[in-house]
Amino acid sequence: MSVRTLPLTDVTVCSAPLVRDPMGPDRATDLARAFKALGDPARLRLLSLIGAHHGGSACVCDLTEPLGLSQPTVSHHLRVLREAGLVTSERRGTWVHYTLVPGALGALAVVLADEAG
Amino acid sequence: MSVRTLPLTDVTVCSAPLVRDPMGPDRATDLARAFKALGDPARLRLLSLIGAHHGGSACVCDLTEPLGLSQPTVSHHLRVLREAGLVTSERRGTWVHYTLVPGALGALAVVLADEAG
DNA sequence: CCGCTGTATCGACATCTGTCGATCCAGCAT
DNA sequence: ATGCTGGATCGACAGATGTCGATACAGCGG
Repeated sequence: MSVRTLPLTDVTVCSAPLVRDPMGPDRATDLARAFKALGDPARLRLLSLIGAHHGGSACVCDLTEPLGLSQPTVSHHLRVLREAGLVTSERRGTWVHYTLVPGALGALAVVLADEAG
Repeated sequence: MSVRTLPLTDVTVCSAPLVRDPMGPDRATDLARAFKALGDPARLRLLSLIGAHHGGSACVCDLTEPLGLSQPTVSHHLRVLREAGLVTSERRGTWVHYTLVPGALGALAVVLADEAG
């Protein structure tokens, strides 16, 4: 390829070549939803608490007191985590158990590791 | 240790044993700050765009147009990313270049992978 | 020096978010 | 059925957030 076929590189213009494709808008919106769910201390502690229980599953009654938040607030955060696809809820008689969705956090970890290059 | 020294385990109470220590409040607050910065589509695209440039560094002039947002809005998002410790900014004459902080995204990836168990 | 261009900051605004008390619903025991 | 307990939903409210236009500031070129 002769140099005449290269695009004009005006030295007065600031531009650098892309070495890979940037993230598209749709994927960014999806991922942002998940990361937004992680963007609150209470929700990070909830995820950690759930995961720290045997089987990666915990009853709501074991999640409210350690956080020092009211029961409606904890319920709200659990709802956010559920709608983000990070946990699932299941009724077992009187109590409701929340469980980490297998691979959900791992998938986000892979995204970050990829973007880190 | 005799069984008499164990805490009372009332079978009518829902409780499961912890298999590891849950995340503490301070660490949760720190991590939430970082994940909150990732919880916006525009900022995810900015990170991806910066990382997609040669050397993991890009000029602001190359970041504004692809996002379809106003220049002040992009500047705001870059500020959030900088204050979260994910990028650094450096003036090169007329233009300002933003660079991914090495290891910052990777550290968050490790956190998620750990919590994923 | 004066103007031009790139970037940051300011002020304003609508929307979203975290929090709580009050209330409602579901399941179990008496 | 009645009551009790665990959990979700509702309504309200203060504060944070995303967005923009207008403006200020910093280099560079004339």
